[in-house]
Amino acid sequence: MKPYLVNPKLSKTQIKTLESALSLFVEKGFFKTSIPDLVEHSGVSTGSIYHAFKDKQSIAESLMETLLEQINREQQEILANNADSWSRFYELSKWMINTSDRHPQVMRFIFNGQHKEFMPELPPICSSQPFLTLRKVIQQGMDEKVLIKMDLMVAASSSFGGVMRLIQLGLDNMLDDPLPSYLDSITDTCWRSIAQQ
Amino acid sequence: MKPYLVNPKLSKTQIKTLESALSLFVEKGFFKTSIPDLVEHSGVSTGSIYHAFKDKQSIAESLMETLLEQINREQQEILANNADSWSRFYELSKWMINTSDRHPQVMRFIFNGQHKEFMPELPPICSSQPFLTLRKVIQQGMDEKVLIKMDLMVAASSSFGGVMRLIQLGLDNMLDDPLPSYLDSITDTCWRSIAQQ
DNA sequence: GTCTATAGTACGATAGAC
DNA sequence: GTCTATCGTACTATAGAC
Repeated sequence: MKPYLVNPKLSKTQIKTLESALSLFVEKGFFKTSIPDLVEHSGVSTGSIYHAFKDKQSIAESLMETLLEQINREQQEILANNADSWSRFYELSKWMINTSDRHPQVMRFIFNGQHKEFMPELPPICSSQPFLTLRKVIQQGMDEKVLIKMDLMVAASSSFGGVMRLIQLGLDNMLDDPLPSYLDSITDTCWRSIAQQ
Repeated sequence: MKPYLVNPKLSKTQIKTLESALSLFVEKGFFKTSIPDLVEHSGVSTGSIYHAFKDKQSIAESLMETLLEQINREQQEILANNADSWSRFYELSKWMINTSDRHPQVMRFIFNGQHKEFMPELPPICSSQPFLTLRKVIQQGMDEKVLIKMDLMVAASSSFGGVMRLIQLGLDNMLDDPLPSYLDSITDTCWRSIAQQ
């Protein structure tokens, strides 16, 4: 698995720690990953980890923040290259599906419902910028009369929610074929639920 | 919140422990809930808890097993009273939505993606009987030509997946109105994605 | 900024009386 | 079957040399 984290604001130590944290938090979970585990996996010593981060929880918070920023950048690039709401829906779904295929830990960490458990004061993931962006694309479709006018949360659940559900099944190894092979059928199907015919 | 757990096979001590476990595991998470926390919340002593359960993990496993059995019973009753796939889809969705409204801890525990973290050897929730039942209803609709023939996982993600996504948004307090008020619009919308027109 | 060594704590689980 | 008291462990976080 190629590294996914890139952020010039972060030191070498921080990046190494965050990369190990991503692997271990997804593999074993936050609470079952000890600082000694992180030390062994990253090659960074306890002292350096605590020099770079206030405590264990703030490692998770930094990781989340870094991932959300990076995801947001990639989403904005997709929006810049696609104007209508269907293309945006399709390309954003494609990005999520391909990222789940190539960097499953990233999507597993983001989709893991239990962030509140170890980052109590962080707002829920569904109110973060990347999820707002998904809903804005649906709102755009409704404004342009391409989509049936309905409650935004209902429309977003039925469209992107369906795509995300399939991704979660893929991450749980419940699918026979690789996730990207489902791209066209899942986007067609989910879009049909909200499209003006 | 009324008690939800009923199981004649379980002792009074076991029920009290499991009820406290449900509250605390959902509120604070499995790992942040200590045995002393359970003792205080349930009024059952450490010794009695360890007499009734092998260890902390097996409390969570018993809880999951009990909930899944109970959910399965309620689903089977719905199937017995509804024969066609649309009614079954609608009534099963209604049950999930109403249960999320009346017993949010139950659905939060079931939908919490991170069971693997504290119950490593349990199969993923999406392969449990209640989730199989949902997929069987979709398969039935495709067999009866009421639904468009497509990959079962795609169809299930787009239909029940959309409903479950809205439920999760409700559990995260992202909805303006009470979850049950969305029942008709979310079931209509999600069903449209897979229905023969 | 990096390291090793360790302090301090809180927990899971058990022992053993009733 | 229930309880209190406690053992042993493993962890987070810090101290302090380089």
